[in-house]
Amino acid sequence: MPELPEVETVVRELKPLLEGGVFGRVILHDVRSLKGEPPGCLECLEGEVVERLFRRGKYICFGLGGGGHFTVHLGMTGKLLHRLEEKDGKHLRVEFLFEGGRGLYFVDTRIFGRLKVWAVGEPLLPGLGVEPLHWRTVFNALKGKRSIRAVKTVIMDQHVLAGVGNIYADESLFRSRIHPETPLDSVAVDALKTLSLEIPRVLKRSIRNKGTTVSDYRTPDASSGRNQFELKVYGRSGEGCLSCGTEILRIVVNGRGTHFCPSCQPRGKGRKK
DNA sequence: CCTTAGTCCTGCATGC
DNA sequence: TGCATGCAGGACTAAG
Repeated sequence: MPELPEVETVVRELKPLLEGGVFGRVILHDVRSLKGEPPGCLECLEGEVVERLFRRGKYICFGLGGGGHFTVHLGMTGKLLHRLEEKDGKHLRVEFLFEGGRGLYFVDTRIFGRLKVWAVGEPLLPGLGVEPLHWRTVFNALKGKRSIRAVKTVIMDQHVLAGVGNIYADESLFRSRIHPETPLDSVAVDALKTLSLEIPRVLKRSIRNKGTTVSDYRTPDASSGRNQFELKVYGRSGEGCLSCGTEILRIVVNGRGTHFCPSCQPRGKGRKK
């Protein structure tokens, strides 16, 4: 599922192809990708210059010449491709033709993705949390909070940290040796510091690897990422911990499948005394 | 402030 | 083989 590193990879690859380009015809094949936005809202993209392509959290953001914005959230299975293969046709939801003949295709099997056009002057993505790529920023976002919520729930909360999803939450908690259900305000400062260091490390490693492909995620040229080979706990329940051999467990936290090593991440470890 | 459950969706795995 | 069932989950919403 596309989280920060996957979205960053998509943006980096599309940037040289799209920046400076001009939207031509936009063909909406399935209104459900708009998630309730007006069915004609993509028409206003036609003729707009893509001044800047950037990422914010898990959102792909188009800064438009007219001053507005266009955002794409990939949801679970969304892909932005510049080459369309035959098998993608079935789940092609939106087609963007660019002046000069280039095409951009939004393919999304489960239709959890969402596209949105933002008016000039409208605050973009209000309430979204901080970018978690520097340890100080992460630490500052977490340290002041007096919350009894599970630490995993907090780091996945997009209003706190923008871009951390299920895979990287589990991976960074494992590397920090913190049990995912530890209440945030019970995590000792040292452990919180470790976590604040591990989150950016895990994300940056995955960016270098062009993201984690476990099922649907693909880069814009339809190739897979390589970060799945770096995963220590995600998707490994029932297998041995790569650090100590103990069986990796799967529990549900905040409604998400959560993978952890009960020996390396025992309840109470790194807790405040 | 917090939690849980439901919603959206389809592909895949399981069971008979 | 085929049909029914259940599960996965990011973001959002409603209810408690």
